[in-house]
Amino acid sequence: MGTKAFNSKVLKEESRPSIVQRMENQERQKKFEQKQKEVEKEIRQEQREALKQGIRPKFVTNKEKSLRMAEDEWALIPDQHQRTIVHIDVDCFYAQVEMVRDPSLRDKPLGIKQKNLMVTSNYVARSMGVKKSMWIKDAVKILPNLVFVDGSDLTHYRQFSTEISAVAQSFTPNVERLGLDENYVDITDIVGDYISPEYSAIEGHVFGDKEEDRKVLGDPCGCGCLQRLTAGSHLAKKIRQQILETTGITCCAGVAHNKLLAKLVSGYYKPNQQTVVFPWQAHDVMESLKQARSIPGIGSTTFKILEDLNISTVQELQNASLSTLHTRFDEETSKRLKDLSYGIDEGLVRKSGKPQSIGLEDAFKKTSKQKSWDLTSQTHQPAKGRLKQKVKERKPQRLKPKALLNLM
DNA sequence: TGGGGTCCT
DNA sequence: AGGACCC
Repeated sequence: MGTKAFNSKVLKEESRPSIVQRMENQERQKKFEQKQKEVEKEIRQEQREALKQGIRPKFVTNKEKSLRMAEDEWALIPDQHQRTIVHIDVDCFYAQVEMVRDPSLRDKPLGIKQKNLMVTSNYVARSMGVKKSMWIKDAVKILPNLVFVDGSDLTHYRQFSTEISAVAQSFTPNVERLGLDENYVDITDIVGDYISPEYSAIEGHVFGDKEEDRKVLGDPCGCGCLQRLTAGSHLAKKIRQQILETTGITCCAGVAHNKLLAKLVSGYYKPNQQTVVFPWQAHDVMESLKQARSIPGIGSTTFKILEDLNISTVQELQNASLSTLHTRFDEETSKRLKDLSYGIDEGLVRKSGKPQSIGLEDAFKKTSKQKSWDLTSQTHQPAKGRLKQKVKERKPQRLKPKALLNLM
């Protein structure tokens, strides 16, 4: 891969961590570690008490530890930000595809319709007051000369979508597709190649920066996430450029140490921009959401139950006790919900089944009772249709709490 | 607002 | 198979 620099913004002198700041950080780091030891001691004490009373000691996650340290300004546990995740989100996907297929649409206000609904619109239309998705009659009212393309045939969108994922996959196989227009890319394995003085400036936005005066930085954590995420911002830029070159499609990206934050932040500056968020900003990100419903992973049914418990904002969820949640959710989910509200997400990026030539046999077996899936319509890759990818190396281990249980 | 996807039970 | 989540 090329080592040439992109048009990276250079951090202003005064933004670079000075020696004084570094020393300050070290002190904070020391303080932090001290506090951490205290908390862990406390926890061990409680575990012993529990044992004495014949109760099975409660499992204490890193997150809970970090919660107990919350009064500390940097309630962060070192070495828990090891991954680097990029979330890629295509700008108004359907509209862009149509604009690439017919460039004359570029400068016109464009809407993509499916039945009575305009499912998306391009940015020209949006700049004229048309929303993302509206009833067609309403859209026409706002903008009579809105151009419509019918988007009920998804085949082109599918093609572009797999092409986009393929670009990401050319960097690393760890790509998870989410719908047609989103991809999670776990770049942990390759981000090290981009940690160098050449890439020491952050590419694109930092969450919360105001374009001009980007605050930052210093290294409040010290686990290396600052360097990894900075490098990740360059990789994200590179992936986006590659996508643009090979497909003509622009997209946004979010860079973070977990999927949740990467996704939440990827749309923060739109379109065709990218944003990185650091672990110590997790709270700010979560506070920028009002309703807990807008946390990915909290769907309508979960949210209804939460409302029953008088929990509807992110903050309320943060402050809810595990025992309250436990009245309506099982323990795992209760923890999961609290995790989410704090921007904590250990969910792994799961390789999406790129057909990768597994399942040929299955395909032949099933052809007899095939229900008119036209295998012929696919351009390359003969029999890739929709095989239940049962095989799927079950590599990505689900998180197993027991593994963390050693608290000696 | 609906069709298609994945994951979990 | 059904539920819950996502776009």
